[in-house]
Order: sequence, then C-alpha cells, then structure tokens
Amino acid sequence: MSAGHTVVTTPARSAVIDEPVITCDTPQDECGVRDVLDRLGDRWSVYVIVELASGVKRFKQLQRAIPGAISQRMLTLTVRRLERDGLVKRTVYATVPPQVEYELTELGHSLTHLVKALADWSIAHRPAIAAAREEWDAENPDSSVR
Amino acid sequence: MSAGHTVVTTPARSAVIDEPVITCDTPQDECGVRDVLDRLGDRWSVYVIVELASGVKRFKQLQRAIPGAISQRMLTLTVRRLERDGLVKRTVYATVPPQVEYELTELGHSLTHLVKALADWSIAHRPAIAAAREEWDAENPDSSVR
DNA sequence: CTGCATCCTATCCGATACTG
DNA sequence: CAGTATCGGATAGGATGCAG
Repeated sequence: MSAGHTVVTTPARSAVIDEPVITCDTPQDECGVRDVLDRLGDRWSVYVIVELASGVKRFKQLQRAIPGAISQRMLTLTVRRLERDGLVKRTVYATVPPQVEYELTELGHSLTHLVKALADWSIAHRPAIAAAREEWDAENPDSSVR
Repeated sequence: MSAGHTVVTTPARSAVIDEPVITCDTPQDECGVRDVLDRLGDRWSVYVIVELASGVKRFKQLQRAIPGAISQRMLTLTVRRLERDGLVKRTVYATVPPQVEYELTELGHSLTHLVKALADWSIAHRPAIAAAREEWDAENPDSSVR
C-alpha cells in the first residue's frame, strides 16, 4: 500500500578511525583550547605578538607598526590581556613624558613560532583560498554566506 | 572583517627565512594573514577542522562531536565558510531523509597540522597561562580588563 | 536530517574626550 | 606619551520556527 518511493538506506557509518586528535572530554572549559584561540581570535593580538617578536617596543611604536590602524583603546586592551596571560611583559619608566615598553615573555616567544607558521601558511595558500572563494561565489551567486 | 578578496599587489614574495617574522609591508590588505585568522578567529571553525581531521562526518555527527554545543545555525555558517574557502568538501546524498557529509580537502588537511600544534601549545601551557592570570588578577583587583 | 530566515542579545571595537 | 572612561555602531552568535 505504500507509495513507490525508494527509501535509500543510510550508508555505513564512518568508523572512528584512530586519531583522537585533541582528546577533549571536558565540555566545560572546552579543553583550554579556547584560552588561546580567544586571544588569537580578537582582531589585534596576533599583530601585537608579531611586532613584539622582533624586539622591545613602546606603546606608540607598536601602534604605528601595526597594519590596519589599531585604535589607542584597542591597543591598550590588547596588550593588557596579553600581559595578563603572561605572554607580554610591561615595563613602566617614570620619565617625563612617561614611557612604557612592551616585550614578549618566554611564553610569548614560544607562541611566536606557531603564529609565524600560521602566517606562512596563510601567505602560501592565499591564492588557493582566493580561487576557491571566487569559484564558490560564482556557483552560489545569491548566498547569504557572503 | 575580511576585506573583499581583492588580493592586490602584495609583492610579499615571502621566501622568508626565519629572521623577519612575518614581513608585512602592505598595511592595506594586511598581508592576507587576516584571511586565515578571520576563519580561525570565529568561535567554531577550529573545532570543525579538528573534528573533520579524523575523518568524514555528517552534519549531526559534527554538531554532537563539537564541545560547547554549537547551534545549528552556526554550524551551517561555519561549514559553509570553510567550504567557500576550499578547506572543506560537502557532499549531498539525495536520500530520505537527506544526508550531507563533510570532509577536509587537501588544503584543509594541510591546515590541520598547524591547528593541532596550536591546540597542543594551548594544552601544554594552560597551567602557565592560568597562573599568570591569577597573579595578574591578584595584583590588579579593580581592573576593567577582566 | 539538513538548512534557511527571523528576531534578539552580547560583545567587539572605533571615536571622542579627559587625566597624569 | 600613555592611559582611562563613555557612547554608539556593527556584528557574532543563540533561540525559534518553517521548509525540503
């Protein structure tokens, strides 16, 4: 009595291979990966790390060096957070006018390699990504996913 | 915040050795590093990449596997963007009910190593970061920087 | 099951003004 | 120069409802 529509059986479930990859079993603190990603996630932290990777810099120096014109407010917030996380060391000199120097800590430097690797990957694969985007956009003219 | 994929000049041949960290001389398009960071910056992309690193997964599988309870909306958006960037391949099966499989492309897999490295770093240094934060918070009881 | 559209909220971030 | 505080726009992201 059923209509003749074919119900396709779902194919075999993909067996979980072998790699736990990250082994995250604590949904609460989310494995702590967020601790880093949230930092790298904001707009400026990576640039600050990159700039400080080449040496000590003062506030204004930092601001000028960072591409995209970071506002004073955001630079302050960014360096404060990085300092709080122990990635950046802040040194205040009681001079007139005041002078504050920022530099990476040991911890901060250890992150530099990864950030650099990420940047290299980005640069190396940018053409591929750009091409993929153009192709996708061409095939999906009216998509809400930009 | 990604600028429209204009990909201008960018003479950054970037055959960088390992002295200059990122060699960014184009403030305009920000070296293209943003192209990647904007993806990694959002809350979920990294988790999707991590999950797909272990093999093909369906939509619902992905949603259940990701820690932190990603909403349906965000998972859809995230995988679409990754697909657009050529990092994820999407395969639709005309079954009832519908079934869609997601898997990393070659490009996506090449990013996996970096993402894993980042995750490893995060896990390894989480205690240090947590300690730094506690110390900082103790020394700055009434700070607006959380 | 997969996915889109809508509404609504939290947060990011820039602009601006003011202090030491 | 370095930093803080406030306002307001833009946007990421959750909840819900509906469609294929």
